[in-house]
Amino acid sequence: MNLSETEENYLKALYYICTDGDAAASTNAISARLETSAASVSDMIKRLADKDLVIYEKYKGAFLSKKGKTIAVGLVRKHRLWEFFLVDKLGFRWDQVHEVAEQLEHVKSPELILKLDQFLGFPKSDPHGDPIPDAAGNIQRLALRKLSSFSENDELILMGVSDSSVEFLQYLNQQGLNLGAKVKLGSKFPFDQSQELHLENKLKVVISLHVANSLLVKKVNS
Amino acid sequence: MNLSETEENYLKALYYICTDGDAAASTNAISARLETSAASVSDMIKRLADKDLVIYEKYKGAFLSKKGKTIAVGLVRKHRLWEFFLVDKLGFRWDQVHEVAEQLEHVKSPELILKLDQFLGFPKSDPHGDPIPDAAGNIQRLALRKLSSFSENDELILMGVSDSSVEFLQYLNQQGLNLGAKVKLGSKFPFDQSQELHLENKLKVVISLHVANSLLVKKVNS
DNA sequence: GTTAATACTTAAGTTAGTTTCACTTTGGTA
DNA sequence: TACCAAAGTGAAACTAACTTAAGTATTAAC
Repeated sequence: MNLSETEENYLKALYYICTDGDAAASTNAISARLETSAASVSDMIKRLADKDLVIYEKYKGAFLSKKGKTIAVGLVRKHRLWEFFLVDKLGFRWDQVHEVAEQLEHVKSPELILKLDQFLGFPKSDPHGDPIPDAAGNIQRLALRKLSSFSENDELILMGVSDSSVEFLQYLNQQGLNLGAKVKLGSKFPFDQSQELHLENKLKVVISLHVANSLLVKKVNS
Repeated sequence: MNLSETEENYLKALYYICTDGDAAASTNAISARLETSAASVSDMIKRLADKDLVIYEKYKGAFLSKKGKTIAVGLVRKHRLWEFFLVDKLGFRWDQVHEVAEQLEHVKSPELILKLDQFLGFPKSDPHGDPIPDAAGNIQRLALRKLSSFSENDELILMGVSDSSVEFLQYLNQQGLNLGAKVKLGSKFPFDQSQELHLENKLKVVISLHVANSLLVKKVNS
């Protein structure tokens, strides 16, 4: 099954839309994600359905077949391994890697990915805390919770983000909130739901509810 | 100047044809190298000439403009850096890397190449002994000679190959002739111009004239 | 110098992926 | 239960890169 880059991007879009939504992906949802027209999507989805990568019913939306899902997970694996490489080996910041990984993930060589994985030491999660599927396609579900679900004095470790936009990641960098950082929750201010965080270096930062909802954490020693 | 992968491949083909031939590249030479029809080449070369990347005169062949050459050298640089990475970091053999590097070289991110170069320690030549252009596009010409131009008892170091085909590289692997290997020339057999080589591990191999012409070497301590 | 073979270009048509625009289906609201 | 807005589809047309087929230049041969 030799797919074009475009076809691969459609599969990946389907994967992301269906795994957070769970229902079939609507034509518009796909066109929005890929920044293309709805008509292009109709067209392409039909072709992917012909190849048995997608299950599609007119006017009802589409989702990945088993075959399509396997390919999509492979792409996610490649993307996240390259992101890890870029940050861990080449010294990119976590907010700089998405676009480059987007290109690297389309390089076709199973051998390359196996060797890269080994070279990187079989990492379990990418620089944004998202899990890296293993060679068999298994994804280790990390039981992470939003920071906003914890209480004052809880000690937490930053494990991931649910918003990977460049803007948000740069904001976190500037506040010293990096992956793996240990933080202790301070007081919450009820009037706007903002919250104090105490960092390891004794500094204190105040984050908005939006930020607290986008940070995925685990309790220290759990 | 955002070029398609295809356009980049044409520039690279032009670069290779013109630097070993030196004259303008003929339409057929290009079509042979890219395994495409002469008509496609005429078409594309015209378009590249419109973009001022190629100097083209109908029926007279084409060569790279200054701008085109800069881009082509950049591609060669990327290709060779990736080949070095694949062999040195990921553990590929030198006969396995060409095709993968062919894909990786089209990834667009100047930042990526700068950081990769640094990560690799600014290597000067790729796994086949070809020089890697630096970030400014300068190519360090290695003054290498064919093994066939040396005489009995000369002690040589294998520095590169002028034939990078998978078949040839695999043959060299099997004979224990790796880049950097030290060899001492033995007797030459006049009837078919084959020649004995003494390896460091005391083994002896006999190579054909064709092989002796394809091995690039330097004298020990020169 | 004419001719034949080779090299090259042009023209027309193909394919993948796109767009725009007009039409159809769906589903919520009254 | 009928209607309308939103969502989705189909058709036609565009672009990049390709092909084949046919025609034009160049070169080599005599």
